[in-house]
Formats: sequence, C-alpha cells, structure tokens
Amino acid sequence: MSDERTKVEETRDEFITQWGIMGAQWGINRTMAQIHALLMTAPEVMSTDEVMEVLEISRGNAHTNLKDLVGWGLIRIVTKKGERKEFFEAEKDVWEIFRRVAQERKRREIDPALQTLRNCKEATQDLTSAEGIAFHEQMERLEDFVSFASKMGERVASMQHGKAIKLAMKFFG
Amino acid sequence: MSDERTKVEETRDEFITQWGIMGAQWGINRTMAQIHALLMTAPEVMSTDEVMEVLEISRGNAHTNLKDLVGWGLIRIVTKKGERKEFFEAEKDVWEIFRRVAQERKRREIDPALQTLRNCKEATQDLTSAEGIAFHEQMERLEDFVSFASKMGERVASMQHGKAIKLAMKFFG
DNA sequence: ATAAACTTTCAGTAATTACTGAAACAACAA
DNA sequence: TTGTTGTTTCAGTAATTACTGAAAGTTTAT
Repeated sequence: MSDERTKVEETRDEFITQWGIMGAQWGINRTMAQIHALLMTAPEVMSTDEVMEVLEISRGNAHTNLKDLVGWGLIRIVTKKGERKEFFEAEKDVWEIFRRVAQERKRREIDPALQTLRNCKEATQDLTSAEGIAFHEQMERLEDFVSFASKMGERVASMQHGKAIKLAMKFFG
Repeated sequence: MSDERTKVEETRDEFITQWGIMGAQWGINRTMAQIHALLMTAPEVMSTDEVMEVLEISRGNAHTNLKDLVGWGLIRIVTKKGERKEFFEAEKDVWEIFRRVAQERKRREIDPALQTLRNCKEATQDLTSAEGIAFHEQMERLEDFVSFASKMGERVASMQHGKAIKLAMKFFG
C-alpha cells in the first residue's frame, strides 16, 4: 500500500484548494478560507509560522487572515504553557461553524442592507405618483422578505443541533 | 413640495448603490447587482442603451451583465412588436427572486462543493492512522451537513410562497 | 447585393483586492 | 539594559477581476 501520510496530505490539499475556491465564490478571501480549511483538518493546533509554511504565504498575509478568522469566531487562539507563541485551533463542529457564519453575515451584511431598505421605503412613503408608489411598494416587499428570512435564520442558528435536526425532520421528513 | 421625480430618483440611486455593495459582499459582480436593482425598480422594460446611460457603463459591460442576469433567471428578454431591439424586464416577485438565486447557487456552487467533499471522504475511507480517520470523519460530517442543508434549501425553494409562509408560521410563530 | 439596426466578442486597460517583506512594536528573560 | 522571541502594521507590488471601446458578426429591410 502507498503511504497513508501521503494520501491524507494529498486529499487535504485538494480540500484546502476547493474550500478556497468556494469561499471566493461567496465573497470570502481565498486565503482566509484556505487557512480555515487547513485548521479544520489539523490534528493539532498550529502556529502562524506553521500556517505560513504549509500554505506558502507571507507572515503579514497569514497574520491578517488568522485574526479575521478569529473575528468571525471560526478559530480561536490557544496558548501553550511555557510557550510564548500563539497557536490557533478551529471550531470543528459543523453546526457551530454554520451558526457563527450565519450570525456574522447577519450582523455585518444583512442588518446594514435592511437599514438601507427601510430608508428607501420611508423616504418614498408620501409620494403620490404611480412611479413613486411602485418603488415604495417594491422596497416594502424586499424589506419584509429580508427581515423575515433574517429572523428565520437567527432562530435556526440559535438552536441546538439536535433540536434543529428534529425540527427539520418533523417538517420535511 | 420638492419634485417627486427627483425624490424617487435619488432614493433609487441609493438603492442601486447599496444593492451593488451587498452583491459584491456575496460574490456577485457589482455591476450585475446594480443592473438587477435598476431593473427591479424600473416601471418599464429597458434597453441595453438605457441601462448604459443610467449607470454610465460601456456597451460591453452592460451586455455581459445583462446576459449573466438572464442566465441567473433574474431578468428576461422582452421584444416589442415592430422593434428590432431587445428589452429587459426583471422578475419583481421577491419569493421568486429568492428561489432563482437559491437554485442557481446550488447548481453552480453547492453541488460541485459536495462532489469535492465526497471525493475527499471516499479517498480516505480505508486509512487506518488516527490522522487519516480524523480527516475522513471531518469530511463526512461536512458532507452530511452540506448535503442536508442543500436538500432543505431545495425543498423550501420549490414551495409556493404561501405554503412557505404557512410552514414558517407553524414552526416559528 | 447594400445598408441599417442591433448584438456579440475581445484585446487592451483600469480598478480593485490581496500579498509581501521589512520595519516598528511589545513582552519577557538574562 | 540588551537580546530574544514573537506580534502587528503598512508602503509598495503583484494578482485578479472588471470594464471599455472598437471591430466583427448577425439579422432584417430595401
């Protein structure tokens, strides 16, 4: 049989590459997604230098993206006693990853977008022309939908995994 | 009172700008999102030249993004009798917009990602080292989750708006 | 055929976003 | 205080992505 270590590393590289591509498609920095993939599949915590070495990226790049990942709540800083260095460890529970991403995207992107929709709705509420009314109504429909979807997402993301599965089964089983 | 037309146009510009920014954050070309916002709030169908003029973009840019939007099913081509030109009209129903986006993202991005996860899972299924097993199991958990979420999304996106609302109320009301 | 109206493509360029590497900074130890 | 280890910042550069404008292509009318 061929070396197990090689097999894992090859497959892991493939995963890291693809996770990076997928991240990019969803508006996440490719390197950030790659570091996330790397740490999600790391058997041990990793230092900045190790991340730099494996992904062949600069210190600045590694640092920025590690800190961003911490900001998203997807990895955390771990310190080893006796060691001065910071190490990083990823959240590996898939449901927890989903929750964090959902919460952060809501906070960073959905809520501001909702604010804009509300502004646009309110700014046009007294208009009387057909065009003004049509615009106002479209903003209202958008706001209603985004607001509703956002609340649903929040609700789901705040559930325990087991509860969510049960709920899903009940509705869609 | 100040001119209604001005008020609508100002507010519409704000909406177009913000929709563009939001699109970019979610991995959608800014111009494409702006054209979408423009057409979603257009009282009438618009020609390529009109889109070019309002957004102050080139013919090539307008053309590419209009065709991409058609590919996403978010706008459609309309022809007026007697006219040779193509006009464009956006889907304005918010639920329908959501369905189209969900379906396309699934097809373009989720399904390929799932394929990768399956590959990675299968490639490592016979490994016996602790590291190999851990990797395999992480791939499995990711695949299970993404696959499940994808099916849920598909299910929701295939529902009629009214049904979806009822369902949501029943579970979350 | 020829022309007019419109659509599509694409090489070159601009704008944006991401990355590097080195310097500045901070914390601790000898 | 000086040296060592590690973190953070950021100006300059590279890579990527998006856009322009003109030319080529297509369709229909005359």
